[in-house]
Amino acid sequence: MNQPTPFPGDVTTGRRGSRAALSGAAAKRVERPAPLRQAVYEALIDLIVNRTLQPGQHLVEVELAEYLGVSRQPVREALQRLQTEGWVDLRPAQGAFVHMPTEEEADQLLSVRAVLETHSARLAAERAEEADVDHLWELQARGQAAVEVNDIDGVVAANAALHAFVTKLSGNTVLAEMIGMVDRRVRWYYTPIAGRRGADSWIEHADLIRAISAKDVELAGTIMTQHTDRTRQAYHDRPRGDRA
Amino acid sequence: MNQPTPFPGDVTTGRRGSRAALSGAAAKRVERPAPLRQAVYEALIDLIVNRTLQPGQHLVEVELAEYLGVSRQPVREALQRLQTEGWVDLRPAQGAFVHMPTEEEADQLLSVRAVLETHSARLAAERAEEADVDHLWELQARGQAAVEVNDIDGVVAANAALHAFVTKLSGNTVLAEMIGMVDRRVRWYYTPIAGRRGADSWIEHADLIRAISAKDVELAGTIMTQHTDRTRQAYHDRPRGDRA
DNA sequence: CACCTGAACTTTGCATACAACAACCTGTAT
DNA sequence: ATACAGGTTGTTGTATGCAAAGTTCAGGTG
Repeated sequence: MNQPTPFPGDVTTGRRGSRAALSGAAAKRVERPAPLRQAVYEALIDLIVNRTLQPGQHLVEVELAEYLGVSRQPVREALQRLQTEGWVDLRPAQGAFVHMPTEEEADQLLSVRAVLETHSARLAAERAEEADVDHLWELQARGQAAVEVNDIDGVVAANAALHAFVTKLSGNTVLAEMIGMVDRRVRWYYTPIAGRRGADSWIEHADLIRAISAKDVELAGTIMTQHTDRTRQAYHDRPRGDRA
Repeated sequence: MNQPTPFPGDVTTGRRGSRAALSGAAAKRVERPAPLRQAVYEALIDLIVNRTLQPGQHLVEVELAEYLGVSRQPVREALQRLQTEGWVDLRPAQGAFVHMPTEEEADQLLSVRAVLETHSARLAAERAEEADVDHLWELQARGQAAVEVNDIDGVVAANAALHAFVTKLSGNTVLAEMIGMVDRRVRWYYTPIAGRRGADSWIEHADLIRAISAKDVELAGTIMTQHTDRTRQAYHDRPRGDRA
């Protein structure tokens, strides 16, 4: 693999390069049909999260390909992405293995998530408008209702929606993306206890919304820190059988 | 793409699967030769960082492949990874474009980095041993020396080394990985002003090390926050010509 | 002259093919 | 019986081929 030569297509490579470069973000955002690899990527995450593919399991490309009805190619490309997001480990010349979450790693993830969510709560408190607060209360009510009828899935969904909305309110898309990724992994690690600490959680949410509504940045941050730390505690205190 | 069928290779797929799954992390870590795609991946980051491939430029797979002396395949796989790490944008049916950093995004990245680094500083203060502190002082001295002889590259390198070591001290590898990724992107975004605010920066570093040495978690966090915020300011205050 | 239309060309996305490598298994020697 | 060697099988890594989608440009039309 050489290196010195000054890449041929330098500044204005071909016709697309120049045009696309200049138009930049303003380029027409036509909805294109998602490539197959995208579907494969999503399907694999699903298979991993719902434990069809178990931690440590060796993923043989042709098997996945046949199972999903595609060729190895899109599978390989999806696996690349899955690796950088921490779902699988790619061992050279050996292939992909579903990532094995350790106690330690799960805790580190929760720790990072706590910090990121706290930051997002502070930013949200700075920027939230009245309409946003209204929407937050709406989500809160939905979660509360789900708790009362013991609808676990509903609780989890509402919880995710609320956190996602706070994240969105932060206005920091980079932060939002990171939280999204960390969140999915965290949820995978301790799926079993999701929704366990239902009621308390929603009282804390109400406090958080009040803080955001009052634009009290410090308070919002503090509440979120406590909130996420408690989830972390719930993870540590969970019964042995629930552990990954 | 079907979905219902219970993935065939279920628990113990093939011979490798079972063994590797059970042995887990204890598996022999033989050094395998890195695949080509790895080299391609690194080469591309390099080409992007050093501006051979300019932001917004359309990356044609065959051109990259020929340039690097490989086929399209490894290039495509490398591009997948580069996308999830934010170096390129993959538009369906149109290909890869070098990511175009906006003012806003750069700021958001700096904001996230500040939070992550602060967290890492706090953790480092909790865990640092004497030997670690010694090493920190050594790195500090190296940076200080580089500042005095106006060795920009030396300053940048020492700076990176110091931050990396603090990150390592935090003991949170998930956090470390994230910081690493964010850091590389940040550095790319504002390469031009790297090393600009040399001297001040190193005074702040000394304060940080003292706080870590004293195991003063709060102080270490505060100093790191201020430190990173100042870099952020430097970014905003930089002369117009330096902007991306 | 601006705008639309369609054909030529380019590039991606996916599938297939093949070589290199790793794990496994069998048979033999000790 | 155990340890080792060599063949065998299975899987990955890379290259190539082909169809579909996208872009450009020429020429016609209002």
